Amino acid sequence: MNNKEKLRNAGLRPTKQRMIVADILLNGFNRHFTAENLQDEINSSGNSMSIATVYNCLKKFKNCGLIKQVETSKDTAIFDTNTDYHHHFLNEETGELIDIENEEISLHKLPEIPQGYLNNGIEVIIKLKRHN
Amino acid sequence: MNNKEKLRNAGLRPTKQRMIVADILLNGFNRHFTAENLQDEINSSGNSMSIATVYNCLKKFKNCGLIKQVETSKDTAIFDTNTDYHHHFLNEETGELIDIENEEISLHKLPEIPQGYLNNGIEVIIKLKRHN
DNA sequence: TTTTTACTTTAAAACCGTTCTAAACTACTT
DNA sequence: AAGTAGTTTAGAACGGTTTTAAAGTAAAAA
Repeated sequence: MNNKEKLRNAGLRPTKQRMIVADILLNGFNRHFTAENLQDEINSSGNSMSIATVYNCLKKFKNCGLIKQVETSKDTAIFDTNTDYHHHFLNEETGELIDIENEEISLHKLPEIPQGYLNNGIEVIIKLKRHN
Repeated sequence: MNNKEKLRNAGLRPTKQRMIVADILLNGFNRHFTAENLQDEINSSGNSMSIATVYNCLKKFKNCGLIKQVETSKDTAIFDTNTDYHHHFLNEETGELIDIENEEISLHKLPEIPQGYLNNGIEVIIKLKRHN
């Protein structure tokens, strides 16, 4: 399936700008990137795109599942008086957090830590959706 | 141990402002809050504090472990072309992310989901620190 | 086709959380 | 009491993201 079809299937008009983005992102190689990264790459490919369009496009792609956004990170810093090692439930609608004590969760199998690095803490976030 | 001692032990001068914040935060009840939340609470307790001081204070408290900051959320949105269910290593120094495939991790024991909610996805972030 | 309609792109401004600046102030040391 | 190092502050600046409103484009209707 080519990118034009992918966009159509996703319910998006295959505009010039969306095709440029799709050609960069939907080529089968996975990657992490910011809006600015992507704009730079668009620029250095000889095209150009307003930063607003880059954001619009990423939002659309995200909403129809063509890409994801990593870490449900809100733009506001959230602090916690609980300094014990623990985890969180996150109500994605409201941003509300609920503590999960360390004993309530257990990680059974862990991936190998990349060469030259140490495990410096694990954060588990269980995202919640209201039932019905 | 009173709050003045807690601050001294942490290597912080017990200034008027830090005592106000300590009185609100270090009372034995755990909570999540933003800088703005805290400033509002300070205001409604009859005190007042510049937002810069609130931030300075939270940074100091955090650095000496009196509080934590939740989710190592960078202020920049990071997108991911990998739309499969997966997790991440996070190099906290550089912000770099590395995928962890779903099979490489397994959660053995899970906490009970709060009444009225559904589990809407789990995100595991393993923070990395450079070795040596 | 041509016209119409709905959607999309854009530059620029606005926004909002956070950090910086530099001057005034305060806690601690001598 | 005097000195100095650390702290607070208002306001400006910053950086990522969203909004605005006008111009442009894709698809549907005529």
